[in-house]
Amino acid sequence: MTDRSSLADLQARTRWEPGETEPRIAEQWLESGLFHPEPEGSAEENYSIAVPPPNVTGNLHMGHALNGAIQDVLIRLARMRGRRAKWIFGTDHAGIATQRQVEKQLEREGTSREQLGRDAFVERVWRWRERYGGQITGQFKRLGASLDYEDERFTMDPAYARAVMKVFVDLYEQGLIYRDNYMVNWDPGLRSAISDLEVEQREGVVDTLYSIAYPLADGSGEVVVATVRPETMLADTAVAVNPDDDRYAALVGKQAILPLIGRRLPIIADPHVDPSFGTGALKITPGHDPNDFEIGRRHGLEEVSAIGEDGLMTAAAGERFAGLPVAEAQRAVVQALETEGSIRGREEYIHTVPFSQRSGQRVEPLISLQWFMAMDELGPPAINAVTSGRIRIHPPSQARRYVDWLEGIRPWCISRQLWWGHQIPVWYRESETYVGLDAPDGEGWERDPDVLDTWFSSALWPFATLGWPDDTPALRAFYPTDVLSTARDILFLWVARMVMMGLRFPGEIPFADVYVHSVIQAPDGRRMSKSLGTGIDPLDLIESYGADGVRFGLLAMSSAQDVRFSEEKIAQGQALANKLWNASRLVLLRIDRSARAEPRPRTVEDRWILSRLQRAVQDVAGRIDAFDFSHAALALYDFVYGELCDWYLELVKPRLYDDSDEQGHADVSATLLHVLSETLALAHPLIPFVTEEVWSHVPGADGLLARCSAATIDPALVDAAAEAELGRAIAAVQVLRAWRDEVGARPGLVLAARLVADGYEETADSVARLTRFDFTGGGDGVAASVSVPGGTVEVLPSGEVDLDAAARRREERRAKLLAEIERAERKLANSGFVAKAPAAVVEGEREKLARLRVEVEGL
RNA sequence: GGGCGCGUAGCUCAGUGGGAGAGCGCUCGCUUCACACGCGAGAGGUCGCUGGUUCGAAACCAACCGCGCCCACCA
Repeated sequence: MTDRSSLADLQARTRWEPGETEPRIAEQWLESGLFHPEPEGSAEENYSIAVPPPNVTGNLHMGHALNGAIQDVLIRLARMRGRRAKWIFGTDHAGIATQRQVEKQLEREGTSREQLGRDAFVERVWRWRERYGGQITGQFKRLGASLDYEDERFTMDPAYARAVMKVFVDLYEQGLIYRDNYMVNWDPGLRSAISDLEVEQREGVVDTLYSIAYPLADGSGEVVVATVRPETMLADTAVAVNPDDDRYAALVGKQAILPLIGRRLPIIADPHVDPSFGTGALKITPGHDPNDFEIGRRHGLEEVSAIGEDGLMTAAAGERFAGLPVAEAQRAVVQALETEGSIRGREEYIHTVPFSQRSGQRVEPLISLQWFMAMDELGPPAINAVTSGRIRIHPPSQARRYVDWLEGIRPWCISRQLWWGHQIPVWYRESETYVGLDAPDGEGWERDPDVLDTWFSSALWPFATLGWPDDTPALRAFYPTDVLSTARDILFLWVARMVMMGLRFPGEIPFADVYVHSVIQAPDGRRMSKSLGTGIDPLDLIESYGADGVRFGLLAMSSAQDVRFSEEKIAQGQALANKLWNASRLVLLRIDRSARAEPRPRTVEDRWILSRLQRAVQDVAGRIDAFDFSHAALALYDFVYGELCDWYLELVKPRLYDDSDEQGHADVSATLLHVLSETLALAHPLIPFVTEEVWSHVPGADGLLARCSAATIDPALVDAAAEAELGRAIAAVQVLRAWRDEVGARPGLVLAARLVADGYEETADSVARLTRFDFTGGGDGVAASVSVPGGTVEVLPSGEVDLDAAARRREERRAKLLAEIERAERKLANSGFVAKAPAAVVEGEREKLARLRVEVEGL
C-alpha cells in the first residue's frame, strides 16, 4: 500500500472492525512462514511449547481458547525476544470419543461396528477423520494462535505409532508392563476397562442396605452381613470379621452357608473389617469388590465372577439368575431371599458410588485379564523432578497435588476393549506370547485385540511429536520444551505421565514449567458444558468482539482460582483494541511521516510518558514471565487508557497540530512514533491483530510486527522527577474539572483565574488548557479558591459560576479535611503508634497532617 | 474420611499489616478537530459472622456460617 492510500485508509476507518481485518492478518501470518521455525540449534537456546493436543473430533471450547491465548502470549513474546520459537501442533486420536462419533454415524445408517468388522471399522474412522477431523485447526488460526501448522502431528501417525510401540515393548522387556487377571473398573456402557482416573466418585447416591442372614454350617446359628449389592452375594467366597471383635471370635475358622447357592464360606478374620459398621460381619466377594479382592488375595480365597463383561449374570450366579441383567438380578435375589426368610433388615443408605466419566454408567468392579503398567519405578523420579525444582509447577498448590497423587499411585490399567487406537503389540499362539514392534514370523499368530489407553500415547507427546525415538534435528532443537500449560483436570491423566515417560525415554524432563490455569465456569457458576446448556462458544464471541477482545478478556478473567465467565471482560478487550486503533490513527495521521522512531523528549510530559512506558514494559513483561496473565493484561489496559490516551496524547495535541514549529513537530513525531512502536510491541503478544494492522501503517515499519523485537527494557528512561511533576499537574486537572462540574460552569467557557501554586513551571499551560482556565490575565478579587497540590487556584469573579455551589463545595471539602486532620492528629497522639510504627510511616503521617492543615487554611 | 480454595461496590473480580480499587452497570454533563465501541464528573461498600494477635487488620490466627473443587477400597 502506498503511503498516501495508507493514510486515506486510516482516515476512513474510525472504528476497529475485527471481523473484516483479523482473518486477513491471520492469513498474512500463515503465509509468512513465521510460525514454522526450522529445526536448528539447541533446545537450550530455542523456545518450545507442545500444545495439549485437542481431540481430533473436537471443536474450540472456552478452555481451548483460554489456554490458546495463554500459550500464544508466551510463544509470541519468546519469538519477539529473538528465540527460535516452536509451538508444536497436532491432534489426539482420542480413542473412545472418536470411536463413539463413528459408531453414532453407523447407527444412523442402520448398521454397527460389529457388522462392519474391525478392519473396515478402523478404515471408516480414518476416513471420518479426513473428512471431519481437524476443524479445530481453523478455529485456532482464527484465534491468532501462532502454532506451527506446517508441521502437524496426529497421535496415530505411523511415526508416532512407532514410538508408542517402542515404549510398550521396552517397558514390557523391563518388566514394567505386564498382563494380569486383576480387579479393574469395568465400564458396562463402553464394555471396556477404564483406569482409576476415568472413574468419578459420585456422592449422595441413595441405596438400600440389606442385612442378610447366612446360616452357620454346623447349625449353631447364623451370621448377619450387610450389603447394598445383594446380587453380588452370589459370588461370595467368605465371611470376614475383625480379629479383635470378641463377639465373633468363636466363629473364626467355622463355615457359613451361602443362601441361594449353598456354597460353604470360611469365616475369616481380617483387620479391614470395621466392627462398628453394621453387624461387624462382612460378606467377601473377591470377584466384584475392590476391598474384598484384596482380602481375598491375602487369604487365598476363591474368586468367583457372577457378573460378566456383558453386564449379565454368569453361569456362576446359578441357574435361576444366569443371563439376567444386574439390576433385574438384584430384584430377583432380594425376592428369593425374602421367600427364604433370610432378610433381617433393610434401611436407606446414602453413600459414594463410582461412575464412569466416559459413559456415565455405574462402574462394575470385576476381575479381568488386562495389561498394566507398574508405577513403583516410574513414579519416584517424576516426584523428584518437581520436589527438586527442575520442573516448576505454578501455582505451587498444584505441585502438592501432583506429588501427593504420585506418592499414592497404583498400577495403571492400559488396555481398552476398543477398536480405535494403538493396538497392543502382542501376539499369541497357543501358549506362546510374542511382544515386538512387528508381527512375528510364522503361521497361526493372533494379535491381542485390545488397544492402549489414549493417555498412553499422549504421555509421549512432547518427544514423539519431534521424531523420537530417532535422534532428529527437531528433537535436539526443541526437547525439552519450555512450558506446558493446561487445566487442572489433566494434571494426573497427562502431565504426570508425560514427566514419567520423558524421564524414562528421552531421559530428560519434558518441560521446565507447568502452568495450571483456571477453569472458566458458566456465568451462573456451573460447569460450562454442552449437555447442561451452559456452554458459550468462543467462536461466537470472536464473531461479536474480535479475537483480540476474546484473548484479552479470557486472559484478564483468568487467575489461579476458577472464575465465572464475564462477557464484560471480553468487551473490555474489544474496547482496548478500538482505543489503541484510534490512538494510533491520531498519531499516524498527524505526525511528520519522515520522522524516525526515537525518544526525543523536549518537555516534562515527554519524559513522563517515556518513564511510564518503561514501567509498563517492565510490569507487563514481568507479569507474563511470572505466568500472571490477568495482571499483565490489565496493566497493559491501564497504560494505554490511563496514561497514553487520557494524558499523554491530550498533552501533546497542541504540538501535534502546530505546523509553525517545524523542529518541535519533528521532535514530537519522533517521540510519538517511538512510544507507539514500543506500545504495539508490548501489546502484540496479548492482542496481536490490531497491533499488527497498525504496524502496517507505521512509516518505516518493515515486515510483520510479529517478527519484530519485544518492547525495550531500559531503566535509564525511568524519570521519577518527571513523574512527580506531571503527577501534580494531573491531580490539579482532576480537582479543577470536578470543581467546574459542581459549580455548574459551562463546559465550553474559559474561566479567568490565578494559579497560586508551586511546581507548575512546565505544566501550567497544559493544566489551563485541559481545564479551560485562563491563568494569564490579571484582575482583582477572588470569587472562589480551589486547592490544588502545592497551592490554590483563585477563580476571578464572573457571572458564570454558581457561588453558592462553590461555597457548598468548599464547606464539604473543609469538613472532610477537618475529619482527616482529626484522624491524623489522633494517630500521632497515640504513643504506641509513634513508638512502634516504622519511622517512614510516622513521618508520612506528619507530612500528611501538615499538608491538610495548609489546605484547610487556604479555604 | 482427608486435603485445598473461595466469601470485598448491583454483577465479574483485583487488593495480603499503615488513608477501600478496576471493568461493566447506574446518575449528571459534553456532537471538545483519534475514538459516542467516545470524553469529563459522580453516586454506590458494617471487606461473610464472632473472637484473638498488633500502636494499627479487608489482609495474620482460631472457631463458626455459606459456597466450590480435589483425593479416598467402610460393606
